[in-house]
Amino acid sequence: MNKDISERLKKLLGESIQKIFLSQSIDLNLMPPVILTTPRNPEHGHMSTNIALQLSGILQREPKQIASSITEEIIQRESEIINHIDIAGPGFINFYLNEQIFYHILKEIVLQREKFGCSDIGKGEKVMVEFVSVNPTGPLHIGHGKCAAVGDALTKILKAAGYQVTTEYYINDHGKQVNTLGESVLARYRHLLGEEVPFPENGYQGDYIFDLAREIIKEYHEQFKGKSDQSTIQFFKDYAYKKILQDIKNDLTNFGVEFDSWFSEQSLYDQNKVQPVIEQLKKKGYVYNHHGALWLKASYFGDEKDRVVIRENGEPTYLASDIAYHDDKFKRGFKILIDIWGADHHGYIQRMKAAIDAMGYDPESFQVLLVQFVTLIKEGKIVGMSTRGGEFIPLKELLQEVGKDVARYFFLMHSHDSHTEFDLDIAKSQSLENPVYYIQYAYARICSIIEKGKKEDILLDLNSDSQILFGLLDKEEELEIIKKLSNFKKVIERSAVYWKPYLVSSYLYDLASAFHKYYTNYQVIGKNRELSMARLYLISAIKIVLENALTLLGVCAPEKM
RNA sequence: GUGCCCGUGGCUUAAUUGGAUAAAGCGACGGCCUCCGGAGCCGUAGAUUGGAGGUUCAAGUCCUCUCGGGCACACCA
Repeated sequence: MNKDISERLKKLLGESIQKIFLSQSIDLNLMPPVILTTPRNPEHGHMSTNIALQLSGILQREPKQIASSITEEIIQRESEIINHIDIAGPGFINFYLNEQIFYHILKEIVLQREKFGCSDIGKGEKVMVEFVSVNPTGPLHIGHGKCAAVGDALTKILKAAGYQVTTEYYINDHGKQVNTLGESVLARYRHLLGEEVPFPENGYQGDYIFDLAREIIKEYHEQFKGKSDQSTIQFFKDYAYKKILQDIKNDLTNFGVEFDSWFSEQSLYDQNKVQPVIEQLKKKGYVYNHHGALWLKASYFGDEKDRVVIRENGEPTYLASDIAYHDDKFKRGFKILIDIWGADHHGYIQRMKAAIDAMGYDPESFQVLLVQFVTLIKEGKIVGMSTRGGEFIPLKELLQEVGKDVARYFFLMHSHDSHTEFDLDIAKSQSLENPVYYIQYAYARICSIIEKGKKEDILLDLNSDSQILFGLLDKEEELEIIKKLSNFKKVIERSAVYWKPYLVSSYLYDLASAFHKYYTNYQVIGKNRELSMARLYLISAIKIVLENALTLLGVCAPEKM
């Protein structure tokens, strides 16, 4: 519902309740916050509050009795926006608003266009969303695709809600994993040149390792034959991870995901940012020496056990880099850090929170969004996807099969917290089973109706609503649609506050559905010119909201399909 | 074994963060094209929300226990 109106109602309710409190001389601090909801059942009014139920314990009175006291008070103060008030069920107060309010909202949507739905609840707070951050040791698979879609949509939603958001990809270009990558490629290089050398333990098995080796042969020929020294490995490592990273970047671009910055783990060492942070923690007494290694007192901050930050051999662990990295994020001025991780990393959260706590930052300002796994269903069967075993579906392949829009929507249509079952056959079908088409079809239909209007010389000037007779939009379905449209801002806010991008997806589906129903029951362009104009105005507003919502998800709004 | 996440019609999921009669899609069955795009619309059947207690005006949602499933438990990243 429109924010001004719900604020106005909340204020009214607050004042009325205050008066009751004073008359019974009850401490005003006991007053709970007023919560207004937009009921899904139309019989429960346009807006509703449960405040009387909440107050019954405090005031020691029957909820219904309290509700009627509040209602009486409100009726005396406000008659402009409220049509009438009902007290229903155990003591809910249901408001029915004046229809003019809805027409006003409709105008607002059309006036604000692409800005409609935006709010300022984020108050410009600096947020960093770090996501994907896949090791540059292999290509992106569909699981990463889900993280990418969730992170990207969440970022857009947070921005719409008034946060100042920066996205970042953390590149693990330091440490054992990329070394193993270098060794794996080198081994394949030498195999291809006919040498018999052992393949590294836990080496990377995929075909792309051979591809990289072939590339190097093509470019450098037999230059590294017989070599296995540090600088050769270093060369293979750099060559391989840079190529793979480029490949990852390309995949993300094709998926519609762009990062504001790419942060190298190695740069933390090059700029000597790791040691000082560890030193600092040591001074605070949160890092101690044990058996030659340095340990973080993670258990003191709620983790299961203490964790090594500097190994016995003097090498920092991944955690050490990560501590320095997150310290750096805070030092760059970010107030909220959101990391999006695959669910398999959940055991790492407590340890990271402990580190942040130890550094003196509020552990609550660091939040991890866990994205559950994706299982791909092909011809009714589950296709496995473990990175370790080398059996995974590359994101690239999925994009070729179903396209960006379908892939993104499928990743975003359910809670990121629940497993995604990605049914390839449904995703590929351009049919009613596919929710993406259902939504896009609604948009295309609207465009087509507007085109028809133009042909029949019924042209709508969206910059001026003076010739629109809003009163003609009096059908129940029409008011229902306007109500839904007006909810959009709330949906974005909730989606931003609870970090649930899928709320936007289900909203979209619901709105598309309302339009399809309306379309079947009513003719937009008809004999009556005024009515046609008014309805065109309505569907133009739907078009705007559909487009705004699709944009948040990174899904296209096609005018023709 | 310990910790985290998840159990909702046959299947995939919702449920305004504790609210009113648990809502959609798929699948099944039955209807709707002289008409703006049928990639659509309408209807019927299908649920004791894994189970047992508890908290309160109110529990799918919170607490305890229990049973199933997933994941994690490195001086890997």
